[in-house]
Amino acid sequence: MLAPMTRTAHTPASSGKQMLSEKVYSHLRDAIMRGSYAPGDALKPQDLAKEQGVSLAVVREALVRVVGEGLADRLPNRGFAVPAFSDRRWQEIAEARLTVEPVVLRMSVERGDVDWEARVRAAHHRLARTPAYVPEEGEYYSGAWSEAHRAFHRTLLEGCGNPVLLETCDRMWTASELARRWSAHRVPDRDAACEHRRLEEAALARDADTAAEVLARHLTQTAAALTGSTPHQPAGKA
Amino acid sequence: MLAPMTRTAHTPASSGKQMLSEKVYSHLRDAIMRGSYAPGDALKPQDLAKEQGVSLAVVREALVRVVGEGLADRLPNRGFAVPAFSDRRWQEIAEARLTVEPVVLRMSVERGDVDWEARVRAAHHRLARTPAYVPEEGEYYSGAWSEAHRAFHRTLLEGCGNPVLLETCDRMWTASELARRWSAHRVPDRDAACEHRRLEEAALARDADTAAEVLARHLTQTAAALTGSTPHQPAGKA
DNA sequence: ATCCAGCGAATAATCGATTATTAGTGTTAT
DNA sequence: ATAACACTAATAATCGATTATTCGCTGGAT
Repeated sequence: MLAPMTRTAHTPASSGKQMLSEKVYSHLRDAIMRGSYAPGDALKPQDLAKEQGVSLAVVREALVRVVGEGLADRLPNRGFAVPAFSDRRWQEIAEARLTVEPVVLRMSVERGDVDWEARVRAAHHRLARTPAYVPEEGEYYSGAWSEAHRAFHRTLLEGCGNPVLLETCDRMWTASELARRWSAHRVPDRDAACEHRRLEEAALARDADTAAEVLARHLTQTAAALTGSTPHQPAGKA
Repeated sequence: MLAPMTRTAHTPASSGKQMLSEKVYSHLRDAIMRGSYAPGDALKPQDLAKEQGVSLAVVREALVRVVGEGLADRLPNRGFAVPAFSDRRWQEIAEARLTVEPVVLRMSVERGDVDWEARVRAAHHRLARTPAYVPEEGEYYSGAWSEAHRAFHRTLLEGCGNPVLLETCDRMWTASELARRWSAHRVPDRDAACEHRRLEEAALARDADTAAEVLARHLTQTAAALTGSTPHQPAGKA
């Protein structure tokens, strides 16, 4: 599957045909996930409308959708804003993932078919061959690596065959990524590549217990790395 | 000296303070959950706007939120509609709950404090004392019982102390209730009250394993009762 | 009789403008 | 000098109307 990030809406079929609110929505979502706004920043409908060349209603609809996904906060009569995740919030998200994902992975390993195996191999290959950092793309993970990383973890879980569970995991992943983006700019080096390789091996060997345990450790270490390394500003506010 | 009245003397917080979209949203949500619309029914913005006495934009915003919660489908350029859950969809939801809720319940039982224990007792008491059916409220569970039922299960899980997990469970519960409403009008009598009592007992006895297992059976039986019994369309009824 | 093109009503999507609420600023009374 | 009040500017929320798309229908050709 191709990444929806690099979307070139240029063909006549997609440019004039798609609903405006959809385009504005995905643009807004990408911008927030990309870190274009600082946490707490106000998302002003008027500015966005002018930027995108659309009316307020369209922007408003997109904003409501974004709020529904937890990628923005809505303050009644005070507009929309990028959420400012507290340290506590981040821990809750990490714990939720740690609670759910290993269980789903276990299901996935037990149920995945040959096509799933093939997709896992492909996703891991792509992840392993994608450089995590590129100098010109800022100090954070490269966009390509982030997408490959997401795709790998997503693919691992897809064997479970349950869209409801997958959507739940997607939602948590999104929240996790957003929180991570603003928790620390660089994760202290750990051998993530090795962990991913071990995940792939356990999954393809149909060793559900090992896979679940490796994933749990993977998530635990990610959480520890972020909560351990204090961000730039230890927030003292609620 | 406290006379901050300028010229718009509005009554204290009761009259027109809440956002319209919020009111329309909750009304719409309740109507769908209550079963006021049949699955597949179109949700026409114009009709709703006239009914509620508001403009299209407000209705539209509410509809987008409802779609975000999975309580309505959006068909591009074809408007909004009440989702028609397939049997498969219902099974997926049931399985997702079965996968996640027992794990969360285990956490809850292990972590819940005394306040949580008290709330569990209270919620169970209310559930046990609320009649499941009332003649004048149609053929389905009474509104009061549905709410008490939801509150009991919710309270059981609340001990986990993780809002992210709780929101995940809420979402699944909502989807489950909606699907159930249209899967069968009456669940063949089983001793749900007994199951609830056993859940309460295990939870308060801090027996996490038993509680999780009882919940798993509870969910399995609910699922079985619905998929086993005839769906809402008795096509070959002669 | 059946199938496809073209017309027309219904309605989804969008827009531009209006009203209501909030936050900031300056003023005045203590 | 400070604190409360009044005023103003910004913008959130809502509305009424306009444009674009889909669906159903009629009519003609095969």
